This record gives sequence, structure tokens and C-alpha cells, in this order.
Amino acid sequence: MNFSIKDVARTAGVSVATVSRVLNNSDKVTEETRWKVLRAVETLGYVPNYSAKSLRTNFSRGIGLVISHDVDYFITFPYFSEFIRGMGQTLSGTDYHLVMVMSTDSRDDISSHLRAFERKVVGGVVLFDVMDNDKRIPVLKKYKVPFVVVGRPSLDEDYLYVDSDNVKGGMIATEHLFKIGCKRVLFINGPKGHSASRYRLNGYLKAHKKFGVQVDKKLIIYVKSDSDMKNGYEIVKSSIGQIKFDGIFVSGDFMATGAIKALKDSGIRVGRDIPVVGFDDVPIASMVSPTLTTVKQPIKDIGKAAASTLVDVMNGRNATSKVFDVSLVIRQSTSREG
Amino acid sequence: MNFSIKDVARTAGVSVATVSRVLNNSDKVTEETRWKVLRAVETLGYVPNYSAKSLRTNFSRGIGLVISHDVDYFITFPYFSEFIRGMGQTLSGTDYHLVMVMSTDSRDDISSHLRAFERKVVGGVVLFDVMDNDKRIPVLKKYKVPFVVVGRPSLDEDYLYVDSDNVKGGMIATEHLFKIGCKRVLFINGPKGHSASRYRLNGYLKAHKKFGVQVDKKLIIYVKSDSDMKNGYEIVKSSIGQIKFDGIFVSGDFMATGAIKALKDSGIRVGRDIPVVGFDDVPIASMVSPTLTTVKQPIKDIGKAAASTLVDVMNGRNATSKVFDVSLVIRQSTSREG
DNA sequence: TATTATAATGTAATCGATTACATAAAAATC
DNA sequence: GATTTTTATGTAATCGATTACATTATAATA
Repeated sequence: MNFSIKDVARTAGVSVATVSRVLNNSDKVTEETRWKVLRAVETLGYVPNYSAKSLRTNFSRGIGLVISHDVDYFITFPYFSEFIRGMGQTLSGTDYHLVMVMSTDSRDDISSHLRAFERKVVGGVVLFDVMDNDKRIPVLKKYKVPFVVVGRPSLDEDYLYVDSDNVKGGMIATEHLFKIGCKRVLFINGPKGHSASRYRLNGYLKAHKKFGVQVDKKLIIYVKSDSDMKNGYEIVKSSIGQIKFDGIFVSGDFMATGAIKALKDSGIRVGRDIPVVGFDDVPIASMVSPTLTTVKQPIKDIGKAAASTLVDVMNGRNATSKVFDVSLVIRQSTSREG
Repeated sequence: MNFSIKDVARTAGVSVATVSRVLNNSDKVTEETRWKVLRAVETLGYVPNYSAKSLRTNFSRGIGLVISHDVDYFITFPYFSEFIRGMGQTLSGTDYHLVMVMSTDSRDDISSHLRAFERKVVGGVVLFDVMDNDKRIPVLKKYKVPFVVVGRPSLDEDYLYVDSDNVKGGMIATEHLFKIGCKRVLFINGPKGHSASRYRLNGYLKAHKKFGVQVDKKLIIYVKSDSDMKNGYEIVKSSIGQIKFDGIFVSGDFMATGAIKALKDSGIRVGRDIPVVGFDDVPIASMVSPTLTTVKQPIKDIGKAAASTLVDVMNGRNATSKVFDVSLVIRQSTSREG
């Protein structure tokens, strides 16, 4: 049976207004009345109807995450699950819930976000998988949809974001390779235009400056699509003999696994001959052989922050953007003894 | 600006009832009126308020997926993402949306499902990660919550489910090992009581019968928790020397990766000395070395089926349970040349 | 043409919550 | 004790849709 606030009011012998007051602990209510109401709620097993709530208050507690149809990258990678887990941990026990809106359109289409917002299915959205100068951001602003961006797709940063320190990530990865003697680091970066790709490249360049190493643009390769993790394999395969390099930094552990396989298949010893550094520290990084040196990002924390920041924005509280620290996890793939 | 059905009615010069009729293509409406209404909808950019819809019709279009806090397994594994992608593909373009309800409680707690349903945040749920005789099923039945189970947790099967053919999966994996000369196959199964674990064991036993091989119960090992994929490594490490085995079947590719590492670390050649078969065919299976022989399940299709079946149930259409075929993908980890 | 049947549209109640405003009760002030 | 102020509670409108029922317009029949 599904009870309404009226049933609670009748059972407690008060008006619906009073019940509402108790339930939202607004206004003043006598301890005695409060107790009567709560007892009635308990007795009936009353659960508020969120459609009614949302209709009346014009406020939806859905936290929207729009997944584009044509994007494989994030969603197939552990990154995605961990991110959701983080959001979940923050949202768990609150009145908010995570809504996955499936976009019929391409990645840069905003209509799914807007529709979900206008339908009141969500009260705000998390913008995932953003590109440089993402066109969706101005649209969300225009329509006053509360939102938080994962990543920093534009320089003016006139929006709230959560991100990991990709500049540092790119830097410590490259530095580590320099420190163990590399001079020419092949950098297999994410897709061009992708928010994170730019920052990681910055870090890569910074490390060169710091170590006084000349940058060879031929060493910087962007994957075309973010869906194909076999890219790591193929890029390295086709680079061998074409470009001279003595170390590899790959923007993603799965691609790094492919890169390592390519080296192995070519009879090159990973670590001793060519050290490899990945990015993400996916669970499997410590299970492959050689185990993978990689940049660890606190993905779950980023998910948590995305959720809590968005809830803050939705409630008109002021929130701040956050950049999370990353660290290098050193394993066998950069060991000279390998 | 957010327009309501009233605005549309005014703009079109008709009543709200007529607008509603057009929008839900119920009843008869003149072509002319329909056109006027649709034009008004177009002009205003009207989007129906789903809270109001849901309140009035007592029908929520949220498809609930409850994620337990204490479960790492599914959510960290590619299985989870792929499953969601499948659901998404089915739901995309429809009026339904996927809601991830985060449970505060342990896996077998049903309250999160019920609460979400009674709040009208979801109109039905997908039951994931089920155990044998899962206690949640009778509760969902009792409260008349539309639901679909992923897996087959009980024998009476008095509910709708989608599942992959785990019996066949366990069987073809074991058979393949027998065919290439194994006599004692170590089986690292999922957690005891887990729906899939039972069926895969059945397949494992069936293969023994078929090949006339005696079953040694010592060879059957259940992982304790499903969260720790290092289990594969540790179980194999501690089994070497303790139990005699000449092949391994691991209920999961990530665990299989750990198992392979354990063999390598012990100086055992994977394939030639001890062949290994995994389960799932995760994307990385073809990127590790040796590449992994594994049982492929159509996870995305299972997700699709889960979504469409639930929508059918929610709409009172009759639906049927589905079992999806699995197949063996043969790679290097079972090659005797490895 | 008058009468009846049918089709198209409108009116108003309803879903379950919140909240502005009204009112009653209690406390504070004189 | 009468008056004012404060506090607690109730009444009723409202959010945006759907839909039973009423009404009007049109078509069919006598």
C-alpha cells in the first residue's frame, strides 16, 4: 500500500501542513506534534512521493550524467565505474539519485541534457568527457542548468570543475623517464582536443624544459578515436623503426598494455630497453607483466567531488572548483633490470 | 523559459485536454487541431514535465539499478560498464531513463529498491549481482515492484531473468582444457552462493562426465570476496606445490590475469606447462601476454534485454526470460607452443 | 427537416506534495 | 485582566500533467 501525506495527517491527527513541516523540519513544531507525526510515518511506513515534491518545488533531485552513444572510451574503462562509485558514495544516504541520461546524439550535442533538465528528470548535470572549448558549456549557462565539469576544457574557466592535476601527471611521468636515462620519450596522448590531453602535454613539455631536453614534435602522437585501446599496440608497432625513441609515456593504462605487447612482440625488453609509463593506475596495472609504472589519479574522489559540488550548486550554496593531486606509482615497466 | 501544457493550449487556441490528447496520441483529434498543437509545441519548445506526468499517472519511467556499497566486483569490472551501455542503447531515444540507486546497506538489503520505487523515482528495478535464493526477490514480488533479474538465483525461476549460458560457459572452458590434454583442471570459481558460480560449476562437472574424468573436489576453489581480483594471483601461488593441477579455469579475466602472473612468477610457462582459460573476454584479454583464451559473454546484449524486458513488464506486456549464448575465444594462454 | 448517433473538444477534478495566508493558542507586556 | 506579540497549527491554492464527464459540432438516419 502506498500512503500519502494525507494518510499521515489523519493518523497523527494533524493537518497535512504540519506533517510537511515536520518532514522538512522547517518552521516551529511542538515536540509533541513532531513525535505524533513521526510515529504515524513510522506506523504507516510512509515514503514521500518525489514526483509530487519535485512538481511543487520545481526542484529535481536527479543528478544527471549524460552518456553519449558514440563514446566508448570512458565508459568501457575502469575510470567510468570508479567515477560512478565515487558519485554513489557521496549520494548514498542522501535524497539525491544518479540519473544516466542516454544521448541519442553525438558527444557535443546538448539536447539530451536540456531535455532531461526540462522534464525535471534531473536538477543538474555532470559534464563528462569534455573537449577543449566544449560547446555545451555556454548552452548550459544560457539555460541556467546547474552543472559541474569533469576536466577543464577552456582557459577562462568560468564554470565549476573537478579535475586531476594532469599537468603534474604528464610532468612526473616524463621526468621519471628522463631520470632513468631516457632522452627521447614517445608520448602517446589521448585524442586531440580532449581536455586532459592538453594538460598532459603541458606537463610533458614542462619536463623537457626542466631537464633541458629538446622537444621533438614527431614524438608526440595523438590517438584518433578514444574508443580503440588497441591503438597503443598499433602506434608503437608502426613507430618502431620509423621514429627513434628510448622511452614511452602512454596516456592510459590499457593503451600502455597494448604498447608493451607491441614492444614484446618486436623482441624489445620493456624496462631495460624501453621503459613505459602509463596513466590511471587501473586495478590490472599491478597484475600484468611487467607490472606497470603509472600515474595514479584519485578517480573516486573526483566522482565524489563532482557529486557534492553539483549538489551545492543546485542548492545555491557556493562551491569551488577542485584539482586533485596525482602521484607516480613505480613498478617494473620502468625498471632497468626488467 | 519553461512552458507548461497551458501555454501550449493558449498558443494553439485549444484546451489543455486536447493538447494532452495530441501529445499522447490518444482519442481522436482532427488533423487540423493536431497540427495547431504540434506547431505550438514546436514554437514554444515545450517539454513535458515528467514529475507532473508521473504524479498524475502514478507511473515512473525510471529504470532502477541498485548498486550496493559493499560490492566492488561488478562495478569495477568492465562487465558493469558494458552492461550499462547495453541498457543505455535500449533506453536511448525512449522516454525512460536509467537511475542508479545507491544503497547504503549491504547487498541483500531490499530497502533501497523499495524506497526508490515508493518515492516514484523508479518504476521498476533491475536486480544485479544476485545470490542463490536471493531474499530480495520475494520482497519485490510482495510489494509488486516490476523487476528483472540478471542471473538465475533460484531453481523455481518464478520471475523474469536474463542470463548468459553459464553452464555452457563452464563446460566449453573445461572441455577445451581436456581436449588439449589436461587431466586435472584447477577451477577458481566466483564466490560461493553467487548465481553464476553454481551454473559454471555445473558446466565444469558436466565436462568431466563427458570426458570421463574423475572430479577432485580439492581442485574447486571459491574466491571468498568478489572484490579482490588479486585472488587469482594468491590462490594460484598458494596452490602450487599443494595441489597437483595441469590446467586452470578462472571465472573472470582479471583474476585470470593474476593467475597467469602467479604461474610466470613461479617459472611455469603458461600454455605449454599450464594452460589457462578465463571468463568474460574483457577488452584487455587480447592485450596481455600471453593473450587470454576466454569465454565470451554478450554482456551488452544482456543489458539491452534487461532494459527492454523491464519496460515490457512495467507496461503490462508479457515478456519472456532470455538466456544468451556464450562462446570460447581461443588465444595464446591455451597454446601448447607458448 | 427533425432526430439520433457519433466524433471532437472543453471543463474541472485529481494526483501528493509545499507554502502563503488565516486563525487559534500561548506568552509577554502593560 | 486586557492588549499585544509570538508561536503553533490549519485552510486552501498551487505546481503540470491526465482523464472522467459534459458539451458542442458534425454526420447519419428517419
